[in-house]
Amino acid sequence: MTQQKTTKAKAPSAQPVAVDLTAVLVAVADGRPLVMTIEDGWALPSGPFAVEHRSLQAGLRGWVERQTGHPLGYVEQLYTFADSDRRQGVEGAQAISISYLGLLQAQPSIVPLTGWRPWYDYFPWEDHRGGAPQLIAKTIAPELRRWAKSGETGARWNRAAIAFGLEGRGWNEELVLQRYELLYEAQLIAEAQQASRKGAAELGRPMIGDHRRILATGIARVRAKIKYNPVVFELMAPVFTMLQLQRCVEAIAGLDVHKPNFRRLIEQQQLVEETGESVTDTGGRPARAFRFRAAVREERAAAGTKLPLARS
Amino acid sequence: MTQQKTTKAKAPSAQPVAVDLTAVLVAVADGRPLVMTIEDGWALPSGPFAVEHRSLQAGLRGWVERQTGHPLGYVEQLYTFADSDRRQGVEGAQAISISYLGLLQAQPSIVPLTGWRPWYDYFPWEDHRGGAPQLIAKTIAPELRRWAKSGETGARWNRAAIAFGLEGRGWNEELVLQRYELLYEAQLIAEAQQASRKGAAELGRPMIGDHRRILATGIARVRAKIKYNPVVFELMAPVFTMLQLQRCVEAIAGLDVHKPNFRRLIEQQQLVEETGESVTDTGGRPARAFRFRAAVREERAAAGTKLPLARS
DNA sequence: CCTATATATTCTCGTTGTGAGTATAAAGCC
DNA sequence: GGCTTTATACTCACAACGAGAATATATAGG
Repeated sequence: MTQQKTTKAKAPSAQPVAVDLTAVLVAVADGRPLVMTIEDGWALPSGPFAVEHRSLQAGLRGWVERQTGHPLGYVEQLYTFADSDRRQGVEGAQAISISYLGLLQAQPSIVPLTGWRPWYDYFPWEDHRGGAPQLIAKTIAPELRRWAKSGETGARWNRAAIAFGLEGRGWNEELVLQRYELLYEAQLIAEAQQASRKGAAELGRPMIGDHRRILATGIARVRAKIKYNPVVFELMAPVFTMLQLQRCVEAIAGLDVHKPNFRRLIEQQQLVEETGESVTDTGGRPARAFRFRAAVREERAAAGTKLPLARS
Repeated sequence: MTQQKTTKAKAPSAQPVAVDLTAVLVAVADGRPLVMTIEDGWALPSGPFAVEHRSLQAGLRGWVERQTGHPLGYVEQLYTFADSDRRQGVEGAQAISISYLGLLQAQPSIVPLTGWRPWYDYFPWEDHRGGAPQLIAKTIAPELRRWAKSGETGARWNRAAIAFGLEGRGWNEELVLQRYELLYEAQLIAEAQQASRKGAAELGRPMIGDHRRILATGIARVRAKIKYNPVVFELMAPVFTMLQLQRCVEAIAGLDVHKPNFRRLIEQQQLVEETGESVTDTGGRPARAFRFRAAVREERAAAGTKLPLARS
């Protein structure tokens, strides 16, 4: 013990640090995945962690409700990072951000400059419903190849090919963050400094600081989690049809799903039960209405759920 | 923008917070999973995040090398939490811990009171190699049942049964944290206040503050990660036999694995290549020596690896 | 040398999971 | 009624996987 204390005494001592809480709030409406933004789409809801907050989550909930007027439901922690770029030069004041993911049902926002935005506005290359977006073949791949050539080994191109599913490799929808960081590194993205270069404008709407990176982390997490944990239901209205559920999953994953197989998997796992009613919506045979089986939540929270989004 | 700033002005303002970095360092030796401890097994390596640290990871590496003398290899972030219990009463000084997981090859420690300890000393109920430990049926299950009865609904017992695989449910080796928190809630664990109650002594070695909770988080993470990411190799010597690799996986997972199937999966995925040599170890037919295929690391880091530890 | 024993490695088999396509049902619309 | 549209059910082939049996190659001991 004494040994340890002496060792510690020589070392850097405790110094206060500014801590920010940042929220990635996700909802889905009309088959479009949405993220809550403030400042007219330029930032995620966030604010400093303060003494009167009883916990990190409590602080986050406070900020979100204050800034957006929306109460939070399901919340989980995402990642913590030191803002290396953002607050540089603020004179010895280290700053870290603790980010959280929240899943909600979309409700129109009242606060001005605050509201839901389609997340594919920020990541246009991430939506592969109906096939890979042209943007990848037309802009991203050539630009990345140029960038790769300016490096020494073939490592850069290899990374790019894996991340974007180039050269016959399959698309892995979970690599959202890797793709963003690759584009950042290649300076193809507005947030990277010299980004007045060609192409930056096409590559998605920018955000302040590292908020777009945080959003990428959030998208990656939802996409991963949705496969083994019944969190999709946090995004759904209490009653829904199979197709609505499927569209929601497809929106999140950015991938198309085989309809009969989707149904089979959901029913096999007994995630839902029929309400007995049916919905006459868009023409065609009426769909049965389902609700989530509440009993499943606690069991599956641990045990896991499967959705047909496996690697190819 | 202006809108937001006014809103923020009314709200809690930025206040400095003490930030701690804590490391869960894992190694495996002789089929025993180990964790690096300081203070004679009572604490994990940790120290405050300070201004001179260029990044969170850099700060962590500094602390670990200072306290243990071991250089760090693979590191990933675990979780960030506010120390609700630990520093209570330090007069308005909020404190948060950012925890990291590191994987190493075990090397004897020189620093006194510092060294590797079997992690099952801290979590004796987690080792299911050779069947579920008696401890669960003899002590944990009855105590939890008593605790459950003192609650109103059946929810408590249901949670306990899921977490510990009671009543014919299968054991899920990833629920390390849920199990620890359940035992904590039921006050069966030394760290919980009134824990001079019967049974606490059997339920693993305690640690200071919430270090055992952090360790539980780390174990859960390695157990999950090992299944889809080739991180096992961080724990292995450069050359190894199939059985050594299998024992390592079994040690981490706390489960037995079917030998032929383990081999099949590893070879199918081309994770390893033969060195050409063979090892004459413990009697019996000599085993071929393998090494990890380096090319796999970057590919699989993204794509994923499989180990035969699927749910039953 | 031969046998027992121990571990390594390969094979086989039955079950389940899953991708993909096809067939049938029930509504509205003309 | 026939056509279109969506919902729901069924089929089939193949890959993945758990479990056990069979075979190979070493050491130890009589």
